[in-house]
Amino acid sequence: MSETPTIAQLEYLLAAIDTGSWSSGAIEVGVTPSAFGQGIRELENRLGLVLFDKRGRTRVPTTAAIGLADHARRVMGAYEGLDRWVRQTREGEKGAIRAGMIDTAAIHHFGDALMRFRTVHPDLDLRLSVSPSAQLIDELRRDEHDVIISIEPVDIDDLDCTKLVAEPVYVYGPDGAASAPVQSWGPWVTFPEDSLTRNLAAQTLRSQGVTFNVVAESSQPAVIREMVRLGMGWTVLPAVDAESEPHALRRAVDKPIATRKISLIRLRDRSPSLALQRFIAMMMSESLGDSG
Amino acid sequence: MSETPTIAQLEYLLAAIDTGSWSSGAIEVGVTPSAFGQGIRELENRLGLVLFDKRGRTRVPTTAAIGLADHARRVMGAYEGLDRWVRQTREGEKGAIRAGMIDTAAIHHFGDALMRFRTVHPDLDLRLSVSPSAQLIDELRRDEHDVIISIEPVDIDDLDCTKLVAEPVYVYGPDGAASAPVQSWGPWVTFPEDSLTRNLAAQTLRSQGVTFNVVAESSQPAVIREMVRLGMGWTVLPAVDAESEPHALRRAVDKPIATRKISLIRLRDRSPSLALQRFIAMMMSESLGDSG
DNA sequence: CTATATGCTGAAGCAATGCTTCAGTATCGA
DNA sequence: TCGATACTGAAGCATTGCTTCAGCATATAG
Repeated sequence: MSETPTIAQLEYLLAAIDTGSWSSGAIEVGVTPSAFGQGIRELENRLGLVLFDKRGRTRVPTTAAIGLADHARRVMGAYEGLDRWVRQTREGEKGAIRAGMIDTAAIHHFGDALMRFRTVHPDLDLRLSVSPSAQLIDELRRDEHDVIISIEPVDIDDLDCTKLVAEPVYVYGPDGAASAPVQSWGPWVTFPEDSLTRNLAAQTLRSQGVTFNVVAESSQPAVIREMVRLGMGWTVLPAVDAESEPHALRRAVDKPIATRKISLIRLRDRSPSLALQRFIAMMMSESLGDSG
Repeated sequence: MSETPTIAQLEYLLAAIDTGSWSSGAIEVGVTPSAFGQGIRELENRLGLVLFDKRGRTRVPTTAAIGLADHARRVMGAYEGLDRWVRQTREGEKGAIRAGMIDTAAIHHFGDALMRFRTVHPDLDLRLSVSPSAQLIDELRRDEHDVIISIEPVDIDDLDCTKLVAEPVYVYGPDGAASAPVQSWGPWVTFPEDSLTRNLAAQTLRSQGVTFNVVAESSQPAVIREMVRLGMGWTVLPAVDAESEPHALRRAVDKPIATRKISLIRLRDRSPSLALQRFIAMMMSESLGDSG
């Protein structure tokens, strides 16, 4: 003998009160009168309340039943709210997506896709946070994002990476020093120390015998570009950051010195919600168009 | 395979999320880990949502689970509200009492008891409506009151009557006509046509050969008393209504010409809530003191 | 006033549910 | 590598809640 009422029992109660009799209530909820009566009786036992009185051959609700019905309706309301949410979530019309992106991705590569996603799925609660790759990856590992689009790190044991864009990076120098010899390149203006792009540049340049001495740092590509333009030093940047007007920089050499992989990264073994699946699909389709 | 989640399943979900793991959740709700896992799994099946992901040997909630938990908490809240209400109702500390009383009862006989009831049971929602007996009885039959205290009607097949007060009624005449002979009594100022007290008076007087011709009506005893005092006619009233100061009337004869029964009346075959039982008990104990 | 329909009751039987136990597997930490 | 921890899954069992069916009391029609 359980102590708490069942959802079904509350439905019986409401059906009985709303339709005015047990038999009609039984029809409403789709069970036999016998089962209905058993259910009501069981509800009375569990609650320790008399809910119906005999009145001739019909049963009329007591005031206790009327009062209880108020609460039962509230329970059913919350219950139906849950059900609605479930249905919407299952169909991907609702649900939160916690996405992280590096600035380049958010602005240059997936800006359009983000706008499109918002218009196509206005009900989806997309929360986007733009940060440098290293920070995003830390946050992803702390489960603060469902997905991030960032530079793909080296150590990806626990991550699920899908390459979206292969972005070439170029060397840029101050205006006058356009086509200086490789050995004269530097000093460097670049991203902070934990930056993946900086590390990629440093590694590549050092392997070519270039000294990678940093004289200025910023996490903002626009700031880096401006410092280079003003003559503070050289840098390694993707074309979208360095060559946008006004004040486009000129490449030291035409060919890229490296390629950084911008990837969609998720924690391994986490099942995406349908909302997230749609988000991912849209970002991936965008990247196809982007690179094509 | 039912489609809707169980209350227990929602409890499992919340326990899992709140405690951070299934095993600790299982301890919280008091079942074996196996049962707990089966419950969560069944919940996932019913909703068609993935609620937990493997993360090593532990299970972490998906964003869907977090969102669902919000709704589950709302359901559980409503559910606990219902539970609280049930407990209070069972213990008679809450619950509505729809009481009807005739004015005499509400003011003279049970005024003190009503005040006492309110102070003793401040949580009980006592709604009192004061009307003439005939109206109260109609309303009681339409189930608009849980209990009424009124003149006991003649036809009480479907009613459950308990006599509280036997109230003698006296004949009162205009000031000068104090001890006139019975045959000279009248004309009469009395209650409206459907009044039980009026009918009781009419019947008794006619049986004594007195013409019961009515020249003025009011449902308010104070109004009747005033009209009699001003010389409009004679009346039959209980002492409390006719002889209260100022402007007390004088009885035509010392002995009452009839006695009206003020009774506690309920619909037959209706079980009183505990709150109502307490109300009835207090009114009955008052009537003992009143008549003693 | 009988005959029939209606509304609820209660026993018997049955299928589904949800629990326990117990024997696993996978993971983590020492 | 070993034991502890966290979950899984099969087997078994008690409970629950349903259906069917027979029955009773009440209302209604003839």
